[in-house]
Amino acid sequence: MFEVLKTEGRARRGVFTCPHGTAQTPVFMNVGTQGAIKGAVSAHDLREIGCQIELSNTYHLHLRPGDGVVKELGGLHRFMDWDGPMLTDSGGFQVFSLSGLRKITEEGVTFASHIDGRRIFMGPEESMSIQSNLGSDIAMAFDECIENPAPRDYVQRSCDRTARWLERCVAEHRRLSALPGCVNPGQLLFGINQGGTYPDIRVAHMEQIAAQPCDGFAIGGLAVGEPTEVMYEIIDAVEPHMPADRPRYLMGVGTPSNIIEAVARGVDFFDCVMPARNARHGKLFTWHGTLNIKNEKFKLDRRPIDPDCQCPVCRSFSRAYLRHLFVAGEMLAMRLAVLHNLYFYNELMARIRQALDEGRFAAFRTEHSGRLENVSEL
RNA sequence: GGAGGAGUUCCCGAGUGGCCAAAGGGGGCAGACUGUAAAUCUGUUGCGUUUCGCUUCGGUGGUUCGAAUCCACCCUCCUCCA
Repeated sequence: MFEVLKTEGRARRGVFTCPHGTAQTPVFMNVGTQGAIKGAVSAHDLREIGCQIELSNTYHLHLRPGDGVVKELGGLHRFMDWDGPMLTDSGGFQVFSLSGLRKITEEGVTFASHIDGRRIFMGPEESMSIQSNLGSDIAMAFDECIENPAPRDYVQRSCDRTARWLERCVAEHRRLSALPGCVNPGQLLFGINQGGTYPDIRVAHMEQIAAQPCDGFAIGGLAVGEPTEVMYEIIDAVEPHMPADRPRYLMGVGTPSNIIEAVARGVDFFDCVMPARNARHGKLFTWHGTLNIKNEKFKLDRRPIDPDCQCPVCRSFSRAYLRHLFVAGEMLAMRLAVLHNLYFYNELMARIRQALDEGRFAAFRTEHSGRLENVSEL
């Protein structure tokens, strides 16, 4: 299921196996919240750009089209025609991002639907049931993603509740997976660590959830307002308490440098909306730094986005053309930009893995960390 | 030829004596974005030696302490009548 092939310092090179195949780690999961990567990118496109794991969202698919509909149509894999590994987020992030529209109790969370205001209740059992219906390979435990900063006593109480929720998730996940007609009986379950920016709460919570029979563990609640250095300190504090034989997933992170730094601290899985969202907004990643393709300086630039990129976009189109598409508001602008940025992220992970394979990750880190976000001079 | 109406900053368009370098859109320029309520949001958009000065509301001249706003003439455009 998960095998660490090699380590360099605390960084790990591994292989992850689930019902729909394997993934080489460290891995970046490509975010398709509603069963599609925003920007007119399909699951077929994901194969072209090196995606190993697709990620979708429980809350959003529960609202539309409804997890019952997805189950009836054969599960999310068949629905969106993605036959590779897939992770579903539990809805815990929406407890954070829809904070103005929800109420939390011991039982779970009541949301006002962001679509029509209708009340939606989601607790550990509901989240597990939805993810079971979607049939993803990895279900995430239902947690509360706490904002940073947050008062210590609130964080403590929230973490205690998230730990209790995990026990309920484990039990319900086990029960659902054994039912006849289960879409994906081999579905795995990952637990989620919380604790805000309090290292002692983080560690205690991690030890608590590590006792549960989860297939992997995630660090949640980071990159939600705290300084980057604090995020690294929390990872440093928590990582030694994460089971070494199971994958570690840093949720929602991050910039290329965030990822390199987290790999150096022992993290295996990542996901982030940044490459896709930035792409839709015209900010593109390259091996020489970022560029805003909408800038006037690219008006007559015949070069590809990144001369060192082999992606389908860079093989065919000029910066001048991309800029034109953005300025003209063509849908193709977003599609091409998203394809490029996701290719870049997947390629970033491939180069990290290669560096680990060849025992030169430290050099790779020195060369790239803290630089890939700078504005490109090219 | 006659009767009305209109000309405002890159564009559209508000403004009818001082609080106007001039609302609001659009366009332009730039920035933000970290388990996606985001094809979104923010800033900026006359010039300068920038708590102040200069130029600017079709043109010219005038009234006034003060004019995009009032007056005269001229130019251009639109509608209707001949």
